[in-house]
Amino acid sequence: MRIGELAAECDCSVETIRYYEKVGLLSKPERAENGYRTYTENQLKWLQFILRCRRIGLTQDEIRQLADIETKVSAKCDEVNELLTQHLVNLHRKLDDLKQMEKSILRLKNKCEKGTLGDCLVIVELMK
Amino acid sequence: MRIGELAAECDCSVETIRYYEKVGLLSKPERAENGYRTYTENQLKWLQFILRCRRIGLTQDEIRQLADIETKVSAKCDEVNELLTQHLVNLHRKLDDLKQMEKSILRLKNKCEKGTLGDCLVIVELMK
DNA sequence: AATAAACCCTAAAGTAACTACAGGGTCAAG
DNA sequence: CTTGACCCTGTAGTTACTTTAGGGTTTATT
Ligand SMILES: [Zn+2]
Ligand SMILES: [Zn+2]
Ligand SMILES: [Zn+2]
Ligand SMILES: [Zn+2]
Repeated sequence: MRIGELAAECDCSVETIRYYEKVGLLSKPERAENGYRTYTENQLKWLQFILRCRRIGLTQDEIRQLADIETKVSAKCDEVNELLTQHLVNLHRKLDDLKQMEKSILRLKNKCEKGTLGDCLVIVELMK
Repeated sequence: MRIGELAAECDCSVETIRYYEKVGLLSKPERAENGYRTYTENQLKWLQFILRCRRIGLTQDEIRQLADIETKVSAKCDEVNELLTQHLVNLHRKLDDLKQMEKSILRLKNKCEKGTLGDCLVIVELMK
C-alpha cells in the first residue's frame, strides 16, 4: 500500500504521514525499489490509532506514553486512566477559558449600540 | 518607565513586550542614553489594551484589525461587531470540539474496569 | 573600589503539530 | 513522447510566544 492510498484510507494528508514518520510516531515503512514507501495493514491500524487519539485531543507526547504503556507487560489500567484523567483536567481548564472568553465577548458586544465608532463602547471598554 | 516596570505593571513578561514591539503590535519606545527602552503612559495603556484583547482570545491579527478600525475616522460600529461576531463563531467551533473530546474521553474512561492492561477496553477501543 | 545581584540589550533558536514550498524523480495513459 | 498523477527530500512558514547565548549597565553590598 502506497502512501497516497494510506492517506485516503485514513482520511489524512500524505504530508501528515511523512511528518508522523519523521517525529517517530509512525515506524519507518519498507521502501519499494523506486524508493516509494510501502505500508502494511498493521501500520494502517497504528496510524488510525494515532489519528483517533489526536481527535480526542491527545498530544503526540501523550500518544507516545500510551504506546509505551501498551507494550509494557506489567502495565496496569491505572496508568492509562491517570493519563486520561490528567488530560480531562487540562481539557476542562481550556473549556473554562473559552467559556470565560465567550462571556466577555458577549458582554462587550452588548455594549455596542451600533452607531458610529466614536460612541462604540466596545473600543472604550477595551481601552479603559 | 523602563521595560521591567512596564512588565510588572501589566503583569506580563519583559520578553513578551519586546516581542510585541518586534511584530509591530507595540510602537517602538524612546531609548535612554544607555539604550534602555523608555515607555510612556500611553504605551502602557496600549499594552493593556493588547493584553485585554488577548485575554478574550483575539489573535494578533484581529487586534491589528481593531487598531486599524479605531484610527479610521469613518469607521462604524459594524466593523467592530463583525470582527467580534466572527470571533464568536470560531470560539463556538472550538468549544464544540472540546466538548466533543470531553465526551469521548469520558466514554472511554467508563469502559475501563481498572484491571490489568490486557483487559483494558480503553486501549482496545482506541486500537480497534 | 571591587564585586555581585539585578536589570537591560540583541539575535537566534525552540515550542506544537502540522502545512506548504521548491525542485526534482517515476509511472501509466493517450 | 509528453501530460498528469503520483512519489521523493529538505527546508521554511504558521501562532504566539519562551528560551538561550552572549553580552553591557546599574545598583547594592562588602
Ligand atoms: Zn492532555
Ligand atoms: Zn459600537
Ligand atoms: Zn477570532
Ligand atoms: Zn482499563
